[in-house]
This record gives sequence, C-alpha cells and structure tokens, in this order.
Amino acid sequence: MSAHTDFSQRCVEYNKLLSDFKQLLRDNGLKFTIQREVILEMLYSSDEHLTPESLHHLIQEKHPDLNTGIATVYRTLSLLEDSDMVTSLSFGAQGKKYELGAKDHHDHIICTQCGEISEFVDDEIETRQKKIAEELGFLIQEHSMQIYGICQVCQSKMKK
Amino acid sequence: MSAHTDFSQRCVEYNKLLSDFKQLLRDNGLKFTIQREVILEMLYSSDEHLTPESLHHLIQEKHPDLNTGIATVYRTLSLLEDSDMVTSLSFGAQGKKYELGAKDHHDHIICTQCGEISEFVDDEIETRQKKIAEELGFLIQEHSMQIYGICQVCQSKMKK
DNA sequence: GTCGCTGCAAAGTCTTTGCAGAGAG
DNA sequence: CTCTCTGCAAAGACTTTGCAGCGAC
Repeated sequence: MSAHTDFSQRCVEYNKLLSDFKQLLRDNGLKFTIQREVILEMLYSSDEHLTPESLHHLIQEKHPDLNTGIATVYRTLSLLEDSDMVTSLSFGAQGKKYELGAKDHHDHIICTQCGEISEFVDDEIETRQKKIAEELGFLIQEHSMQIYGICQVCQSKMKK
Repeated sequence: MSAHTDFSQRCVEYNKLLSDFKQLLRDNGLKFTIQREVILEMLYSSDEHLTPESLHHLIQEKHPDLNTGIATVYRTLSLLEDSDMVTSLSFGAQGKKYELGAKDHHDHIICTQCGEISEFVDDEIETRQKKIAEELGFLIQEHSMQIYGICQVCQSKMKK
C-alpha cells in the first residue's frame, strides 16, 4: 500500500514539476520539446547529482532514438538554472553537478574518496546563517553548506 | 604603537609561512625558486581571494622583471594546495579562487552582484557540523559554508 | 654537474556559440 | 507558416603538459 502511495506521490510531484516547466516556457515564448522534457525527467528520476556529461550519457542510454546533443543538455540546464528549477553544485572537482531545485532546501556532505554526495538539513544552522548575513549587512539570497569527509562505504573499503 | 606591533606580527607570520614552505620543498626534494617565493608572498599580502589569472597579473605588475608564466602559477598553486598550504574555493562562477590555508578556519559570504567574498566564523555552526557528520556515519575531514547575498556596497548602488 | 624548474606553446577539458535544417505552436 | 530548437562542429575559456634551456643546490 505504502509503495502505491509513494508512487502516486511521485507522479503528482512530477506532473507538477512538468506543468511548472511548461508554464515557464510559455511565459517566455519558448517551446516545449521532447529533449527538454526528457532532460527534466532524467533530473527528476535520478537519485544522483548529475554532471552535464553524465546526464547526456543517461539520455543517450534511455532514449537513443533522440540522439540528443550535449549542447542541448547544457542549454537546457542553463535555462532551468536561470529559472531556479535546478541548482548547480560546484565542489572541488572540475565541472558542475546539477540537482532539481524543487526539492526542499538541504545541504550536502561529500565523500572525498568516491565523490558521492549526500544531503541533510539542520534547522539550527539555517537559523544561524540568517543571523550572520544580517550582522554583516548582507541581503541574504541563498546559502549552501558542505561537509567533506569519508563515507561509510569508503571507510569500510579502507579497512580491508 | 599598535601599528608597529601589528607589523611585527605580520612579519613573524610570514616568516613562519615561508620557512614552512621551504621545509615542505626540502622534504620533497623540490627547489626553492624566486617564482615560488613571489607567489607565496602575493597570496599572503593580498586581502583578496585570488584566481590564478589575477594572481598572475598581480605578479607581473609587482615583479615585471621575473616574467612569470601562468603555467608556473598553476603549478605552484597545485603544489600549495596538495600540501594544504592554500585552499581553493569554487563557488558558482567558472574557475577557482585561492586563499592561504594558514589562516584560521572561516566560512564565506559571497556577493552575487560583484563577486566579493567576505569571511566569517560561527562556533555554533561549527559544532552542529561535527554532529551531523557523525550522525551520517561520515569521518569528517573538512567543511565549508557559503552564504550568497548582496553586499552593502551593491545594495547602495542599486538604490541609486 | 645534476636534476628539478621555468616560459612558451601546444594540447586537453569543459562549455558556449554559429549555422542550416527540423519541429513546435 | 513563423520563429525557436536541435545537432553538429567550430570556437572559447580555463587548465595541464611536453620540451629545451635555465638555475638551485
């Protein structure tokens, strides 16, 4: 039962996302294309934080018929980022990773061994951040926090 | 009087830094060159967070006789970063900025208008970060936090 | 003297752009 | 039909690498 509920939930969320996207396009006189839909869908269905390249690979794998170009991926990601539908993450390594912005706010904890990115939220930190910006005279817009460490998987690998 | 004290303080700090650097080089069978010294000095004396390019410009300005190549700047920054003497920051925009790692730990607040980066520390946040990593089974190594907003200077520009 | 370092230029990455044909509205 | 999108390939930005001569030790 709960599996069914989760599934419905996911669908509702995705449909909401999709209609937001369509609205966004309409508002700006842009067109809704299969490529754009697939990119949004992949971003939604992937649990990973994707690089433009990994997103492109994923699309070519799942929709080889579309023969989507990497340029389209970059263009769509820029579009989505400008509209705050996705957020780009640029930690350490070269290149950015992208995630859907529609999710709740959260911060990231990154494994320095395998590059895996996990998410977390901490209300206390959120509150402090607001105060700090205020004290420094900044008009706060966004904030992000990263913790770097070694994840459990890599820790156990190292013990072997 | 206090100005004199500050100056001495700075000198002591820099000499410490320099001798650490020399030790590092010696330990690894590397050589101490004028270029490397100048790069360290510029990183130390600049209040800004420098990009490889801005660092290169700065060096060409202050030491035009050396005719330092950008490749050397990149190579030295990598060396310093690998040895944890400098830290690289990669927020949003393309390219990294570098800062001396010898300074006390701090986080960053970045102006989304002019790119200016300020620093701050908050103990409460530091404490929470440690707890979070623990809870998630991560072996914490580093952490960093950024707040994005509009700095006072840009705010007043916008009012005009 | 030896062996690492440097500047230069060429090669690599990752990302953006120009263009002509394809496709959404 | 119009005007935007797309894939392709070329161009750009940023960074790294190969090489021959230079310089620290």
